[in-house]
Amino acid sequence: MVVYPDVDARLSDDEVDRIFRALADATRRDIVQRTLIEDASISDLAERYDMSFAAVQKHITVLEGAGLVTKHRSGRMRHIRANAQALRKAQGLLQTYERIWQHRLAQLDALLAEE
Amino acid sequence: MVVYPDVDARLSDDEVDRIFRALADATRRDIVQRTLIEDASISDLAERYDMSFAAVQKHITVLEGAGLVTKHRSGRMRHIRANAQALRKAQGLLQTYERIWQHRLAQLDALLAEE
DNA sequence: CTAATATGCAACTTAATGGTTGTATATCCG
DNA sequence: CGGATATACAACCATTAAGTTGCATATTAG
Repeated sequence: MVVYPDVDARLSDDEVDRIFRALADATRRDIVQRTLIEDASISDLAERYDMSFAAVQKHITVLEGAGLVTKHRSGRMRHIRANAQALRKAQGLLQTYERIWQHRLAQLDALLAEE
Repeated sequence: MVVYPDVDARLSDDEVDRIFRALADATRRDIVQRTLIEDASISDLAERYDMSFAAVQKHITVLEGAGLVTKHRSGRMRHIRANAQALRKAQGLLQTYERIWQHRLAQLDALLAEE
């Protein structure tokens, strides 16, 4: 298993808020998924969704604010690319919760074994 | 590694929206964490946060709507308990993203190896 | 140069969120 | 029974979110 050090180190509440908030929208999740596979321009993305160009731009701004994507200039275009690191931060938090849960189960088991 | 079958099977956009939305608030994440460790009544939880009882009630309603916690009646009290299954759904999605990312990296490696 | 393309951004509307207070109801204790 | 406790829920308010249109700017193509 590959270990990513410090995946959830010094994560502020605001930062986590922004990451989960950004992921709480199907269009934005789709943008993340597509740009994980391959970079895309804003126009590329805007074509795919049933909303205005400006609306897609706003979604990208939200994702960028959460660190989930980055923009790279290339002439008059901006290439959007997902940032796996930010995704790992969210995953790291959920794994922490999972561990807490497993710990609770282990304690319950221990309690039952005592009796 | 323990495998949870169907962790992200038939997850509707709305369901995922609600899970991530619910996690996008520090108070709600704290409620999840506390009730993963141990059940708590609404009053127990309300004591801990600097907001009204009703506000905490609302946060719990949001978590319940996302399936992240369940309520269990006990006399005049309601015990709140986190539901690890819903957390795993979110984790499953993020793992899917991670796999997409790894696949992209593998393809880039392959491309470089060819040259 | 000019037209077309790609993006940025402001102003506006509508709906959802997160908080409040107030009131009602149910349960427990003495 | 009657008071205290635990919860539910409605109404309201302020802020943010998500969409729109319209206009400005930068770059590329011919």
